[in-house]
Amino acid sequence: MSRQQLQDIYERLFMRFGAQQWWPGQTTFEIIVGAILTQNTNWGNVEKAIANLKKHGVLSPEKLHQLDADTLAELIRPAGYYNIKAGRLKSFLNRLFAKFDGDLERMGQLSTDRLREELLSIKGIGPETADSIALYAFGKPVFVVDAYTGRILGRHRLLEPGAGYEEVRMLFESSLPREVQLYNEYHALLVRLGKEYCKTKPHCAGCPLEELPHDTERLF
DNA sequence: GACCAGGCACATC
DNA sequence: GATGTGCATGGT
Repeated sequence: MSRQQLQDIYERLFMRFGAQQWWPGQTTFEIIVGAILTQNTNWGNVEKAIANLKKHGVLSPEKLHQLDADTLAELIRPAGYYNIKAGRLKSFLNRLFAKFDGDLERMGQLSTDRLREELLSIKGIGPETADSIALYAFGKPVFVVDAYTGRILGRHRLLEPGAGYEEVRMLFESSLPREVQLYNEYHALLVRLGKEYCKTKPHCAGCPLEELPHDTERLF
């Protein structure tokens, strides 16, 4: 059913919003840090935390690995859940140094599947964070699913309520060409749409998907 | 002051 | 396997 609809949605989003220039972050490491810090958190707060790390000159794997967890927590405080997230950054760095000699390039040489497995086995890195890192930091062709994706597709009845993460990811990956740039743009566009039109209260007026079949009550 | 934000781990049934 | 809870800041 959905191949054509998923492509149609992409066309509409791109026509309306254009290229999103994701991920908002310059280096591989900055993208990884951002992916962890943005868990259930507004991006604006993450930017403040990253600015703190830059200001203190510790936004590198080596420096963050050396920094003690309490100091790190204090620096990332604006991102919320700061104790939890300091631990998650640390667990990523511990793995990076234990298994890849602290070298992100080496980690990035893993195959797509191996990299996902590696990331998912780190405590504090779940499906969305792993896939964001795989796609945006390492350029692997993995479709990133998030809360907006579920809401938007649920509303357009492309998903059953209760569909799981892997199910949604497979829907996209089996319906679209396996292209990093397309996955990059599509996820970013869904986030853009979600922020502007698809929060918990339906407000569909002006939404580029407005005239597609959808349900203003059902969110997902 | 309530509600929300680009999740995840863990406890309990 | 489904459901509930803690984690926390800053913007609307």
